[in-house]
Amino acid sequence: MNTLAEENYLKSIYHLSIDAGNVSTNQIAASLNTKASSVTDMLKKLADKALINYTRYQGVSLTPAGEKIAVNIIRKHRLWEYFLVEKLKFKWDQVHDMAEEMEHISSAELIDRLDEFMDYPQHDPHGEPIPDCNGRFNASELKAISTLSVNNCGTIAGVRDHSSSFLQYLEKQQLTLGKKISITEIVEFDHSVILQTENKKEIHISREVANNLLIAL
Amino acid sequence: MNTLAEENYLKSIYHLSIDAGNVSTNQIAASLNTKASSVTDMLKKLADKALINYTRYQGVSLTPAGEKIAVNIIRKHRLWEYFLVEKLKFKWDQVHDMAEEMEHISSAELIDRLDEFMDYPQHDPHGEPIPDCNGRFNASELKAISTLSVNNCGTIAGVRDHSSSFLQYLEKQQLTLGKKISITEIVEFDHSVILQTENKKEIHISREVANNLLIAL
DNA sequence: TTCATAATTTAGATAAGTCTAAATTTTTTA
DNA sequence: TAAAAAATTTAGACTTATCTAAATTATGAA
Repeated sequence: MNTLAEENYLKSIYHLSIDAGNVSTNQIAASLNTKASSVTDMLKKLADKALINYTRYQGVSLTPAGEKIAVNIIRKHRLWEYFLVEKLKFKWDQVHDMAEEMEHISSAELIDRLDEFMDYPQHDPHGEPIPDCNGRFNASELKAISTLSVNNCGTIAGVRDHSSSFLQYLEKQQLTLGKKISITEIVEFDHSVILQTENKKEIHISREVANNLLIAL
Repeated sequence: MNTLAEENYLKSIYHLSIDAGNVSTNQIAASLNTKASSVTDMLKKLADKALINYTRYQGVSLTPAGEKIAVNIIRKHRLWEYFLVEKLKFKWDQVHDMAEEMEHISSAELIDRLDEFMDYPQHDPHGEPIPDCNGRFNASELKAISTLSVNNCGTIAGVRDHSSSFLQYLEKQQLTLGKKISITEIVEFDHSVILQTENKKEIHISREVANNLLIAL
């Protein structure tokens, strides 16, 4: 088994790898709220365990073994988030920190039975795909609202930012998963976006929000 | 918040306090599979935090603050055990180690909602009472079979030993919670006990088993 | 292409929790 | 009640994961 710290490093490297090839020491330090020197120490340890590919000054990538562990942690995180929202009736902005703890519960049989208990959900409360017990899942094909053009429409299906402040804002604007929207106008000056909801209500969102709100077409 | 190690010490002291006043360093070391010197170090730390009453060479007891933390961990342990058995369909001999991890999940709201989700169960799968969200519970009034006399009868309602080997043995003998039994004979020589079940089957159990199997009269 | 700057690593320290071995205190027993 | 045995504590060391400060390597701008 791996320590809690090791698991968090692997998870962080996995997430950072998605939109970059090799991940840098500083990126990891920023994402884990720690110092670059601490990261270097841990990278050596993970490299010794053959969980990452690491050469000094060159950044890192996960080995297949490391990726398997990372995906498994993400599976557990997302299944627990789903449990917290669907069974215990938490709001989608309340579950992240709890799931950060629960994702480290080790039993594989526990998580597989939880999966079965909830009838094999495909997405967590933020629209992220849930890997199955073999670590397989469909990479999401979602697009940020900021990449769309006027008159495009689609369904809100995910978020990039999982912070409570962002999720609470969306909740207040009723921009929650499953809502259908269309693009009414893109403001030239600040790239803010005006949307229309199914019930014809217009909502004006900033460029940051448009960057972090994902749509299935 | 307290560290995992601190929580485990408090829990251990709590359990050991039940059938003794002050708890000794060696008792704690044995129960936590560690060395007496390690225990001494931790006792100093817990005393500094005012969670235990400690004077050198005299053993320890929990302060009210320490007891509150211990009872809360036990509440979490028992609720998770109940969840694992009732919702995820684990057997009663499979859940202890998983619950040992889960009892350290920190959120109080999570555990209160879990309690509500399961409709406020009163006993865990081994018959132990589950403290409510204020830490209150009824100390169990159960008696070991070994304290009964011939012709006494009652319902199996708890176990003292939670090891899988013991629980699996009971399962095989169909000596599970809720079963009604009566004492047919107590063998003078080795204090073994012959029971009769509701369906008139006779079961011969050793003194050790009789000591660890609890009855509600 | 060289030099300043940014990124990364190394060196040395710290804190938590554990260990072994030695010292001390308590308890038992003769 | 004094010596032996048992229990407990202290001293010093180790591991993991972290930190700061200094040294090293890479990068990018002139």
